[in-house]
Amino acid sequence: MSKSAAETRVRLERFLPYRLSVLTNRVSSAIAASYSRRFGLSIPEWRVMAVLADSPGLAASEVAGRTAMDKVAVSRAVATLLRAGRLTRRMATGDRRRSVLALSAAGAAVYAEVAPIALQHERELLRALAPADRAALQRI
Amino acid sequence: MSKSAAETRVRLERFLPYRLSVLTNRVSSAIAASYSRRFGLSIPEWRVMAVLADSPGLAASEVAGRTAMDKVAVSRAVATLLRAGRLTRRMATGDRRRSVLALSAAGAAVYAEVAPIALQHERELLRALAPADRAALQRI
DNA sequence: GATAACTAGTTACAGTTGAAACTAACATGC
DNA sequence: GCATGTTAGTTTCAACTGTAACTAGTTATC
Repeated sequence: MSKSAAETRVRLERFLPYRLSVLTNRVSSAIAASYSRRFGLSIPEWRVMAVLADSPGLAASEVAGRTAMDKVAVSRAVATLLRAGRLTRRMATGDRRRSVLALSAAGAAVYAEVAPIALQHERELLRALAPADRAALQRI
Repeated sequence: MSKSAAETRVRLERFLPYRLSVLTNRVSSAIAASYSRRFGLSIPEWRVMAVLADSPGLAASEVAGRTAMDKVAVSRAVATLLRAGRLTRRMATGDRRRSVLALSAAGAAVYAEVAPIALQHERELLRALAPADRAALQRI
């Protein structure tokens, strides 16, 4: 079956999972560098801030559910943000395990600065992605 | 400017870099689990094997160039593959720094098994991705 | 109302990763 | 032919990440 042998060669440069991974890595590290440089913010921290800006009062487990992060990552991001004064936490009345998280005034101020930059990144990505993506997803 | 304030809220679930990252993580870890379970192969190792199947005789730095991996990652993947007997390495005549890498017979046999599975993953991804991606990349 | 089972969140540990330092080999200029 | 700089590849170290173990609080069962 020489035909099937020829078909089973993987050209890495055209291999979709590979391309997806390279693209995401480039995008993520570019964005991470920008957040980190200007605000000392990691991507997990940024994600936590974004959901709390949208939905203040969530518990850590709910933040995890909405960010595709595990609870350990959320716990660490929350700890860092609390240390930086960007979050407030109180314990839920009626369930003292549950935390009630929200942006502090300082956190809201940072968010107000970061959000437009994030959206700008997204617009740039949409512009840059269109041709690359068309190539990557030819058959879709 | 209430308009601009409204515009600068980031809905994380719709934020493209976020969605891209979640998608890639899911795809990569599913594939990594499959390679690792069946062949004890990490993704960096698989990438090195794929380029060497395609282009035997590359140096490590050339592998790095073609795989979007840094030279440290290539060095480690090559070391592991050599230990497993899946690669051969000799030093280039005329430049004894440069290595000349190729799959061994055993490595080629593993590659012949992995490649169809990889392509199968890609087909599944193309099927699964189409609707998700249409949503993610609405405006493209 | 005591015990068992479960949930929220944190901590500890081990594996992975990348930047920077390092070693060895080659190239250049004199 | 030897000092200077450059390149290939490896090793080291510190930061990051995920799994598993743990603590504290709650719910269910009897």
